[in-house]
Amino acid sequence: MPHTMTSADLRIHNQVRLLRAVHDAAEPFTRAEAARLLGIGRNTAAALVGELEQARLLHEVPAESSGRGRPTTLLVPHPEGPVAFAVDFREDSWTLASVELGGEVTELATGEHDRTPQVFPDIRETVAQHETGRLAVLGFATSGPISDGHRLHISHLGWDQVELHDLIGDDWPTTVIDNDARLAGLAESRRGALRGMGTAMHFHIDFDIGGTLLLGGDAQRGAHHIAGEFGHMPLTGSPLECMCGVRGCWSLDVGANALVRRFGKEPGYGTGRELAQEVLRRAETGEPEAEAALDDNAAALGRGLGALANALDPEAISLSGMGVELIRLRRELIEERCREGLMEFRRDEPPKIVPGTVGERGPLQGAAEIAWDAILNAEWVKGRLSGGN
Amino acid sequence: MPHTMTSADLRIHNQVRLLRAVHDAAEPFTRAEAARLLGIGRNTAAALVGELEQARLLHEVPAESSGRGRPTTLLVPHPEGPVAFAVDFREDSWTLASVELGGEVTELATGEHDRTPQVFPDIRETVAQHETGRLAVLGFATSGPISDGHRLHISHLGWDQVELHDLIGDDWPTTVIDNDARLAGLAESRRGALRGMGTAMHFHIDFDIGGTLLLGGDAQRGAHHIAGEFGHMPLTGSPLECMCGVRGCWSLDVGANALVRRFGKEPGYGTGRELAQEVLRRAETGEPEAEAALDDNAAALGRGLGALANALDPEAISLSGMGVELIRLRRELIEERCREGLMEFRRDEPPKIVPGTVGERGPLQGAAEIAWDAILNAEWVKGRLSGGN
DNA sequence: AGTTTTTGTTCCCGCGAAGAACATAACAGC
DNA sequence: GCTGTTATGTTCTTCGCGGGAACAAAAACT
Repeated sequence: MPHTMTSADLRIHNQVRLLRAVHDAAEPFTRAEAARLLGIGRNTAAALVGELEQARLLHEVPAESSGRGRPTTLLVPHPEGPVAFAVDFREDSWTLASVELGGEVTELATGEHDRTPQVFPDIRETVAQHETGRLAVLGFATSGPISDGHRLHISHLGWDQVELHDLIGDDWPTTVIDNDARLAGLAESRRGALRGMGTAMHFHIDFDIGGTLLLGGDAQRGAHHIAGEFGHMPLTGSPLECMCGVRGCWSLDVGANALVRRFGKEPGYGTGRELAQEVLRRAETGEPEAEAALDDNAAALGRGLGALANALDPEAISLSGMGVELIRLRRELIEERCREGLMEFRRDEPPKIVPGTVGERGPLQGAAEIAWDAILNAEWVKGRLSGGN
Repeated sequence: MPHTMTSADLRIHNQVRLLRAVHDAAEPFTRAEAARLLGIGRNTAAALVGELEQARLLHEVPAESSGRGRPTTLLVPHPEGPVAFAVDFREDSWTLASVELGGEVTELATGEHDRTPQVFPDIRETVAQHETGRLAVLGFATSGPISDGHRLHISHLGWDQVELHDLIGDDWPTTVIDNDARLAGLAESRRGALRGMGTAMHFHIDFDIGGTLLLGGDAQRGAHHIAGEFGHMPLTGSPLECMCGVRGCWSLDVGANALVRRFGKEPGYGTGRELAQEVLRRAETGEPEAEAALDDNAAALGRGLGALANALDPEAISLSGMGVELIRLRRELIEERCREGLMEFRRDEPPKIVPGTVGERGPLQGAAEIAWDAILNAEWVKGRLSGGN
C-alpha cells in the first residue's frame, strides 16, 4: 500500500508538494501562484509557508510587482536551510558541489585521484571542510553499474563488486549513489532538454554508451538498479567481442571506442579520448578516413536509436558526451539512420534527437536531484518541522 | 501538479485506496485486515466500508472465523455493483466478458468476424444484450499498435490509421483500448507470473513478438502509446527485410514467422499458424529439420531476451503464445543463450524466464484491468457515492 | 483622489480520522 | 459449562486541517 493518509498528514503532504514545486520549478514563483498551483486557498498557503519558513526550508523575499495588486513575495530556498552535496566521481578526478533547493549548483572543490579507493577519505575530508551545518544529504555519481544501489563495478578502475559501505565507511552523511549516465539523463529530464516529457531517453556517449529511460521525470532503474546498459545490446550487428563479455554490442560501433579502434589503437581511457577528439577534428577538416569513421559512428548511433524508439517510444532522445559532437557534425545522418530503423507507421513522428542542455554538469546535477529526492518526502519534512531546526 | 488534497477529499482518497486494495488482492480480506492494510482505525474502516456498501461498490459477507476473536466480514464486490466489460478482439474472432471488481471474469459471448470494421456494430449489439445496468466501462484489446490510444494499425487486417471513434461511434459505453500483447503483460503483472515485481517484462510470441515493460504493476506505454515493439529491434542480426519496413527485426528469427519461413511457406495468419504448430509437434517427435528450426527459434529468443535484460534489468520475463511452448520444449537453450547475452557481471542474477500463468485470457484480463483503472479513481468514486444509485 | 485589481489576514465552520472506552462474539482451558 | 482471553465492532469526543467569507492592504489605472 502507498502512503497512509490522515488529516494530520495532510499538512505535511501539502508542504512536501510545495517544496517539490519550488524545487522543480524553472523560475521562482510567488506565494499566490503557489496557492493556485497546489489548488489551495491563500490562507492555507500562508500557513504552509509560515511553518516552512520557521523550519528554514523556505524563505520569502519581496517580489517585484508585475501589474496591479498587492505586492507579494517570492518563494526561494532559505539562506540557512539545508543543502545537498553532490559528488561527480570520474575516472581520475572528482568534483564536490553544494546544491540548494531549486537546483542551484555551487562548486566547492575538485580533486584528482589515483584510481584506488584511497580517494574516499580525501573526499570525506573535503566534505567535512565545507560542511557548515546545512548539509542534509549527499548524492554521488560514478561510472559503471551499481547493483542494488550499493555494489559498484567500475571496470576501467578495476573495481569489481566493491561495496559502497566499504568505501565510505560509517561517518559519511546520508549518501545516495547512482550511475553517471543515468544521473545525466535525470538532470536533462528535470532541468534540461527533456523537461516535462512523460517518456524520453538519454544517452551518454564516451568510450561506452550508457543511458536511461526517463518516465515522468524519473529514471528507470530496473530490478537490481542496473538498468540502462543500452550500449550492450547487439543493435548494429558488430561481429566483435565486447569487454563486457558479450558479442556484438552497440557500443562497439558507437563512441570513442569505435573511432579509436578504426585507427588501430587500443581503447584506453587517457590517450584514447584524446585520439578520438583528434579524429573528430580531422573529420571536420575533411580528412577522408576520419570522415568515414565519423560517418560510421553516426550511422550506427542512428540505427540503434531507431531500434530503441520502436521498443520504448520516447518523445525525445538527448545525448551527452561525444553525442553532442556527433549531433553537431552529423545530425542528418543520425536522423536518417534513425528513421530507417523506425517502423514505417511511426516515421511521421520520429523521436526528437537533441543535445543535452545541462552539459558536463549532468552527473553532478543528477546526483543533486537524487539527493534532494531522498529528503523531499513526508517523513523528513515532518522531522524537520517538529524536530526543531 | 498531482492530486490536490483537501480534508474533504480524504474520505474519497481512502475509499479509492480501499477499492484498489480489494481489486488488486489475490484473496479477499476482512474489514479488520483492511484497516491494518491501509493503516487506519477500525472505526474509520467501518465508516468507509459503510458508504461503499451504500454505493453498491463493496459488499460484506460473514467471514469464516479463523481462531479467536469476534467474527468479522469479508470485503467482496457488491453483487449489484458496477462491472467492467472486456473485449478481446482477435484476427477473426472476438470474446466479450464481464469482469467484477477483484478481476473475476465471466465470459458472456464470442463471435467471428470478416476482418472489416462492420464487426463493431455486432459487438455493440452483443454488449447491449448483456447490459444489465451494471456496466460501467469497457476495455478493448486488439492486436497492433494503437497510436495515442485511439488510432489503430492492424496490419494483418489491412487496417491502417483507423480512428477508434470511427469504429465504435458515439453510442458505446466509456471505452478504453490497448494492444493485446501489452494487456497480456499487464495481466501477468497484476494477476499472474509477474505479480508484485517492480520491474518485469512480458512478450507474446505469435507470428510477431509484441511485449511490454512492466513497472510497479503498470505497463509502460511511451510518448505516443506505441511502445512495446521489441520485436522490431535488430537483436539477432537477421539480414531479411521485415513487413514493418525495417531490416533485421528480432521477430524474423523468433516465433511462427521464422518457423514457417524455414519450411518455404509464406507467413499467413490462418494456415501459417497451423503449420507452425505442426513444426513444433514434429520437433517433439524428433524430426531433425523441425528440431533445428525450433532450436534456432529458441536460441534467437534467448539471445534477444539477454540483450533486453542488459538494457532494462527485469526481475523476470514472462512469455505467452508460442513462448509457452518454447519454454516447455527448449528452456535450457533459451536460458543459455540469454545468459550468453548478459553482461558478465550480471550473469549470477539472470532474469527468470517463465511461462505466463494467465494464459490465453491475458488480453481479456488485461483489458479488464485498464477498464477498472479508468474508473477506480477519486472522481468516479465520488460521483458514485454522491450521485445516488 | 477614487477605482480596480490582486494579495494578505482573520475568523468561523465542516469534516475526517484518531483514540479511548466499551460492547460483542468467538475460542481455550479447566 | 463456566470463565478468561482475544480480536473485532461500535460509540463518542477531540483535534487538526482546509475552505470560505469578509475585510484589510498595497499597488496600478483613470
